[in-house]
Amino acid sequence: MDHEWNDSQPIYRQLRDRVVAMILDGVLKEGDPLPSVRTVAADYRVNPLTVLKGYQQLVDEGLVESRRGLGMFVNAGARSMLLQGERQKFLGEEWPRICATIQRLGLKPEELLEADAGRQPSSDSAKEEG
Amino acid sequence: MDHEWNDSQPIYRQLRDRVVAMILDGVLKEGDPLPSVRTVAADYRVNPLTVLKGYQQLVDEGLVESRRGLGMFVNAGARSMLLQGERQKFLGEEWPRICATIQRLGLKPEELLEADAGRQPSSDSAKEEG
DNA sequence: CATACTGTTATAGTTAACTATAACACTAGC
DNA sequence: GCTAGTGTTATAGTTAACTATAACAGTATG
Repeated sequence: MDHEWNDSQPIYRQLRDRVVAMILDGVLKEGDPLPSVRTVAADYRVNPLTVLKGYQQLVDEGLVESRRGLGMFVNAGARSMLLQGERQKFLGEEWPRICATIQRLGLKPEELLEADAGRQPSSDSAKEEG
Repeated sequence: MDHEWNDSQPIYRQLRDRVVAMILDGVLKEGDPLPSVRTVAADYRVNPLTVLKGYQQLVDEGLVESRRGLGMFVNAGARSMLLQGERQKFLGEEWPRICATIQRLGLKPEELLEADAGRQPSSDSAKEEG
């Protein structure tokens, strides 16, 4: 696994975001178990409590259910909840700031497209949401 | 002044970013004095040490010069330094993550443009905001 | 000198994030 | 019951961010 932490955000939130990304990408489907707290802690060389804190956030958001002795599982409807909530958050809070930055830096569409090129080879429609 | 802090980033870094934005926007020109540490601390209801920390970051970056007893001043060449450095940082670190998020959320160009509309009357008609 | 601005340092306390270590609680399989 | 997986809680310590309060240091004005 690739684990580099962004110092502009606490680890437990980055962990939360990674799981969210996995759910949105379909890597984790509804009903699937999340990688266990201890496993993640070991793989990422992070304290189990830090992982738990990230996971608890997901529980609080109603995206994940915890079953003692079994594991943490993606709830039904988690993906559509995320598509709705994260979209709103992104468009309402992040995107405006991003646009302001782009304009401030005088970045042109070509530069942005070029920087993005190579990140994703194809533009297939793997996920069609309703 | 409008001062609301983003909890996803320490205040001193947000202060640093605001000054950077002011320099890029031309609100602060080279040679201009920054609003004084104490003034900002009072206006934003923040500890003077927090403001100083943000300002010191700018000094460390060579964007600003501190003159004891006089104030902090925007260095010559600060703006072009910023245009170069911030562009690189944005395109290299932030933009890829942003593109990944946009794709994950399945956001379409129209939605992004619409969300951005009204933020800045770039070159079009005048806005009728009171 | 005194006054009134500037930046800067010192001291000390709170909170959040992260860590190490250990134990407790539950489930499944043998 | 034992073992080996799960999640969870307890205890305690470090560091970074922020705070309050005060003092020190320099510049300009009168």
